Amino acid sequence: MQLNRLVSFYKTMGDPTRIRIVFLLAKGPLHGQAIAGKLGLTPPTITHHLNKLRDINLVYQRRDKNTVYFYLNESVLKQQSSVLAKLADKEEVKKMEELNIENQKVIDNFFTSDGKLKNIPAQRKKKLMVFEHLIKGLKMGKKYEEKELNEYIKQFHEDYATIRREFIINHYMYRENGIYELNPPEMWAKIEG
Amino acid sequence: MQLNRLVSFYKTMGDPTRIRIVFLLAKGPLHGQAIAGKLGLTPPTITHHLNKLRDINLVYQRRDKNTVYFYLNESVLKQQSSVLAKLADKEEVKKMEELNIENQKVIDNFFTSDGKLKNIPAQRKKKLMVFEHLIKGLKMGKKYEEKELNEYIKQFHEDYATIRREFIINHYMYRENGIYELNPPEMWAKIEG
DNA sequence: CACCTAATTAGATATATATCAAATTCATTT
DNA sequence: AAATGAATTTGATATATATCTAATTAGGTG
Repeated sequence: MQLNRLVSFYKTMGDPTRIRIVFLLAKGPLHGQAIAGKLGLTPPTITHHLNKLRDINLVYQRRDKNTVYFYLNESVLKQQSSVLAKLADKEEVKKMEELNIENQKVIDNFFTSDGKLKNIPAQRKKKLMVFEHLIKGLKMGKKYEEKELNEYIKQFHEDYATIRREFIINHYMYRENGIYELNPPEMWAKIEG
Repeated sequence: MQLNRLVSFYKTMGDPTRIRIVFLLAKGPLHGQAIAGKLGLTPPTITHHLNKLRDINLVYQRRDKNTVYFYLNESVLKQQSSVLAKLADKEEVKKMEELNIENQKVIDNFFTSDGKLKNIPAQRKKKLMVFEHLIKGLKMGKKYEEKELNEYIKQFHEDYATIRREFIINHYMYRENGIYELNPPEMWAKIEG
């Protein structure tokens, strides 16, 4: 997959404090002060690390009254576990690279050099590749007003309504009371290798 | 597991150049200049990164004439993959921690505060924990003369001969023409959780 | 032995980042 | 509206490290 995503994951995990946070959260959600207490660090330090962990989608948070609970996102762990397992197998590495090249070709074909989408592919597989490319600019866990989402899509293509609808149909996003949010990757319409 | 080992692994993987090297080697061994060429970097830089990758046992090398070929150590990838998978499962996390605590107790019981082994445990499970602790100072892929290995073991205990033999019996190491080398972890006598 | 090629080491530079104290924001409760 | 408690932001400091050039080491070959 995109190396950047991998590198960010490892770079983030490559810190003793963050690993300890991950192990703590692996046993269940905790609030900030609790983490700070257990690790003997100050709240700003914990915030700093939780920001990094959130950047790679490894934690998300929920507010209860006035304290914020942090949760581990298990699906990211599973994904990364599978990448490592594949790396140990030459056949799988080959498949990954082929998929990657194919994907790159499709992106090159359907996007102009300044990043606009020329048109929506008719072939399902290519269409999904294009959508996965489009949603890369959206943040997991963030809530989007319909208007805001439209604006985002318009960067790439006029027909934001169609694309927005496709995002829902293919389970990249879900809508609730007019608010849109990304689904976790394991719910997306799969591109079979 | 020891957090340090994990942190070192992630810290090392958390660099774009090293990830690229890992992907290259995942397709098969390469020599230094080849890697430098493919990545557009200078040989000293490659040496720098290969040192780090070797430190976490992720690559080992073999010399052929006067070029050195670097290989990926797949067993490390598999191990790390499994750690990530377990982290996504609360039950497994609990088991890991319990095993860890138990292990720490045994080590504390059988080693003096300055790191000497008091005696070889009679119970098989404890014995294996002690051996796994002992071999932590040995480098994967390095070839040890019998004399050198004896010296290493003597740091911990007088009776190097017995311990050296136990290393072989329990498949922590193998011997060939009087030269000793570590086996990959998946061959070791297992401590069942 | 002299030469060649590959790899490593040493030293320099530039960049990133973990942590804390102090100040600030934000939501809830009185 | 004021007060409380949790989380975040800001700014400062100290430490680590990726990369390069130049110099060195090590093995192999004529």
